[in-house]
Amino acid sequence: MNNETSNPTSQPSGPENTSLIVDSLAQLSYVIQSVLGRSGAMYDLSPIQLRLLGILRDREPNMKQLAERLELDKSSITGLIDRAERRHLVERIPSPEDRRGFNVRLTPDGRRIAREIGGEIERRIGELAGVLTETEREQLASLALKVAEARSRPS
Amino acid sequence: MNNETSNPTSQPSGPENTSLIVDSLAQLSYVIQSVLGRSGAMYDLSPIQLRLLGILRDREPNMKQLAERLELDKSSITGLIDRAERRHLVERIPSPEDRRGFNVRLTPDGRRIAREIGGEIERRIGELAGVLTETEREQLASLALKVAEARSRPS
DNA sequence: ATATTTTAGTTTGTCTAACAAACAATATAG
DNA sequence: CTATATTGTTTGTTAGACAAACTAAAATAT
Repeated sequence: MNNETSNPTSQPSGPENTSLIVDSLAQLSYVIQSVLGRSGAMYDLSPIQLRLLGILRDREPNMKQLAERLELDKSSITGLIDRAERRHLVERIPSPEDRRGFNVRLTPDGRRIAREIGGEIERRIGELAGVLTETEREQLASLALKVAEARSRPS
Repeated sequence: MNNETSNPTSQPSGPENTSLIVDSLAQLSYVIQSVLGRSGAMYDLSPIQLRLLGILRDREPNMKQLAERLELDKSSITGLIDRAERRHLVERIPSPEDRRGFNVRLTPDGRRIAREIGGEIERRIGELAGVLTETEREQLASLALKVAEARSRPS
């Protein structure tokens, strides 16, 4: 959830330290989202548009695959890509192997903007991570990745 | 941004290992947001409504303070609270010291739901964090918190 | 004290984001 | 070859977000 100063029922310790990790991860994720949001806003990109560009940096998925990855309804993807296409960030490429479908790819413009925003995000997150030592940063990166890759089952 | 298999320009190492930490934090934050989103959806709460409940668990801010904390325009808060109030999750309490303002507080219903969702989130994040050892979990919690608290300057 | 300015919140209008249900076109299975 | 499933769009609805204009109250200045 959100709290700054959470852990309202702070027990001594015990094995149910679960809410510490929960709160800190939730907190962290809001902070990161805020950084991403502000970076995107510099280029007038909504969080979901920004995320789209991030995904397309090294993929050319079709609409269905985008829907799965973004956990959105396919009908939401239509609008998302429509708006991105209108802004010349992405394009629909007719799929060579399925005449119903399209692959979505970054335009050169889209790729440039993705690169620029990427730099901005690195700068800002780098700044945040500046409160850690190099060793801590490596630890955090490794642990974060481990958790991030632990999903799969949409539970 | 988003990638699973990012780091497209993976240099040997050098001091600009910055994109590793960036990518892993971004990844992690999307995973956490997804967990929060699915937990909220169980109670038909949007991400922002969920976050609102989280904030109100131990605060009674006025509209302005909510706008600041959520980084939203004050006019967005009006609608957010209207909808939450319609669902009997929160209530506007006329501020005793400023007749223009309100404090927003959870209703008993809202508090109950916040508690239930909190449990759900703990269960799910606990599951994710299950891939870590206890020591790693503690490390991650501590590092995450340290970074989360490093903000303040909206940059 | 009262006039001016600032602040808190709402309203209105506009756009994006999301979903669900119905649909069209194409693919796949029987 | 027909029936069924899949891919994506359309239509209609709601939530979420912003900006500008506005109201009421509070704070400040004169």
